[in-house]
Amino acid sequence: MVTDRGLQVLRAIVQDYVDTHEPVGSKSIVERHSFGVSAATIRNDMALLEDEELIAAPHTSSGRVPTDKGYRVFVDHLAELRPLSPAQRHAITSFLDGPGDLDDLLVRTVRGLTHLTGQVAIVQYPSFARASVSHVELVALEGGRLIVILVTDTGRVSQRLVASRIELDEVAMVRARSVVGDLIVGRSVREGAQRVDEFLSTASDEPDIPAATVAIVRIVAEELEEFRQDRLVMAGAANLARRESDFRGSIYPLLEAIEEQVTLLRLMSEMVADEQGLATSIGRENEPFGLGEASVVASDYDATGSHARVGLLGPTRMDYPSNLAAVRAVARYLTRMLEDDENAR
Amino acid sequence: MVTDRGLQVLRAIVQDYVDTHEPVGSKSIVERHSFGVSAATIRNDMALLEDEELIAAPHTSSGRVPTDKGYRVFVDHLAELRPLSPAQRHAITSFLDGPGDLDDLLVRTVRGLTHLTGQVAIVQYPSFARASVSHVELVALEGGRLIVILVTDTGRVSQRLVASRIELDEVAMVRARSVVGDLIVGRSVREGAQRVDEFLSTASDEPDIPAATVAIVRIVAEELEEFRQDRLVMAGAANLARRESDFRGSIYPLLEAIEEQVTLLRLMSEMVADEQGLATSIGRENEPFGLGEASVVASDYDATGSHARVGLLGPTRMDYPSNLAAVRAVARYLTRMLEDDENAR
DNA sequence: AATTGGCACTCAGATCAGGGGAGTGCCAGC
DNA sequence: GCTGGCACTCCCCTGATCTGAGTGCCAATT
Repeated sequence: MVTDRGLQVLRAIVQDYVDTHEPVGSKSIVERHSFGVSAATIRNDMALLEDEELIAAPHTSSGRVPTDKGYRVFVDHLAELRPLSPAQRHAITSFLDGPGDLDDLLVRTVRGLTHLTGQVAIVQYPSFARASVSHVELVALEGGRLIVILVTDTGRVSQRLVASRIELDEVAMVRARSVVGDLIVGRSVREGAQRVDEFLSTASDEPDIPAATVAIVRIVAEELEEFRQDRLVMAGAANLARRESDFRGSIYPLLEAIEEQVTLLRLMSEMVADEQGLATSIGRENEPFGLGEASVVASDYDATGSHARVGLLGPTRMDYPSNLAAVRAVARYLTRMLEDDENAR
Repeated sequence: MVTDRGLQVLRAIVQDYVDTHEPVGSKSIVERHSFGVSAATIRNDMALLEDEELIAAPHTSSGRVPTDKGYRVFVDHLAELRPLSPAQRHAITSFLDGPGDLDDLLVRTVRGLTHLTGQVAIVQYPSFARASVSHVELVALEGGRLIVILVTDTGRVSQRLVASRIELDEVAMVRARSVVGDLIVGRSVREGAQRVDEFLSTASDEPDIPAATVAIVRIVAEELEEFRQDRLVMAGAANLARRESDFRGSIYPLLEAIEEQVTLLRLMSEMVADEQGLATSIGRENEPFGLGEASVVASDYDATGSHARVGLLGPTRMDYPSNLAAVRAVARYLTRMLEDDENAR
């Protein structure tokens, strides 16, 4: 049975270990914290913590290191978010403020966050599946080239240039505009995609639908599909190389996950947030994603109805209180900015 | 004076060292290559190569390792491109073929190249400064939002969504369209940008130009600026972690350069190509860019008038013949695809 | 019952010495 | 100009020893 003081000892071990990067012994705990008891007493507590598998000893006679389970208890029960310094708050606002569209804003967000924390910063694009298509534009260029532009009410734009080999006269364009508009404008992305698919599957039976229209609808289908896919923006991957010694194995799987995106996307989506919108995934909990030596902390933010996450990826041995505080602050500010944006329309 | 056989010895040393990752001694050269002379003779040649600083010994009595200068001589005078296997050629075509616009094509290019070589692959966007603006589209959305779309004759599209706070009625749009069209359509990006800047600097004196028009032209100026900036697409950064032991120091500066882009952009631009369009930059030659432990090989490719480069970044101790052959093959195929594209219009 | 000081014990890591071996440089002879 | 021979260098592996930080346990104390 771990006592209350036992938990405080765990807290001390996590803090000191993150700080010094060395296994922490009973004596150094007594020195660095004022428990008012002797090293032998701490040792007894540590023995209990070890029974509970909250800490472990790298070798028989060395200091102790938190286990993944230990970090979990620390984060869930012992950690208080470390409030940001005024300078840090200021840094966030100056990073995030500025002109530009959603893409620019998210890029600035991850840059700022990685600068603030020294970890890899990740932000999910707000989900567009529930956004609705507010505008479709077809622009014919010379030589049969064509641009298809979709805009959602959440402010995302997708554009695609294709070199169709079909001749597109004005009549064909008008026809196509009306068909595409009927199919998706005012509909949600999800619903629109469904209707487009239906159209495509029946179109071949209807002889009076021109081939050009079908070709254009096919492009629209591709673009909608892209909208439905969630995406990430990241920054600070190079930090992993600086912190390489924090990882037992190679940082290769981490860099690969960053490049692939899809793994991190799933990981970020599947994390469970607490009532404050904060979520953590620690060490071996990430094993299914091949990231058993890493931790992720994330915070929900709101973007006009849909919600998404902004987070940090780093070594299991990271400073959770600071990093959680950072993602929460950034998420809140981001939410505020997106709301202002909404109101400004 | 290095003899002809001396150079062959250098070739053998480079090949074996890249192969085994261990300093190569006179005896192993005799074993692995058929020079028809004894180890002692090879040793004499090696002494000369060392005098010329083409090879060096990590310790007094160990095998030799090529210096950066040695690699340079190897690449310039001794290396023959290693022809790709049919399977590799096939891989290139199947990677590059496929639907999609320029962005998609370049992404597939770097993915394919990194897969083929195990190095970091980089491709420059074709320069758009000399491309001309073929089309401008202004689309007003509800709530004062506005999309500004530019298209060049080389097929690049840029789009920007802004939430202007200025009310945009149909009259204002017509007016703005005509002004912007007169300024840039049919002009090169460079020239267009100049004319836009002139317009903006004189516009404040002309009271009969509406504020909305000026605001829109200002957005156009930003987009043109973005066009003028060269950009890179990269893939395979994770490979650096796998080859980490090939770098004496940390891979941090490399990952940072990859993230920053601007350093690599300059490096890629400043490399000097030979008559075949191949360029290499080896080890310390990259010191000004903070990449003194890395090498870059690149090949020019043509994209509708402008030209750009596709290359590989890796450790100085890389397989130059294979990598040069790979970038050349990919560059040629890429050129062909872009030409076909052009003809298909 | 909790805490404490004492003490034996463990084990990683540093330091040192002693080969073994790969490789060199040099030289005399072919 | 090439070769075999030989002394020499120095990395690296192995084993031995030592040190010190830290533990586990126990009997004594509060």
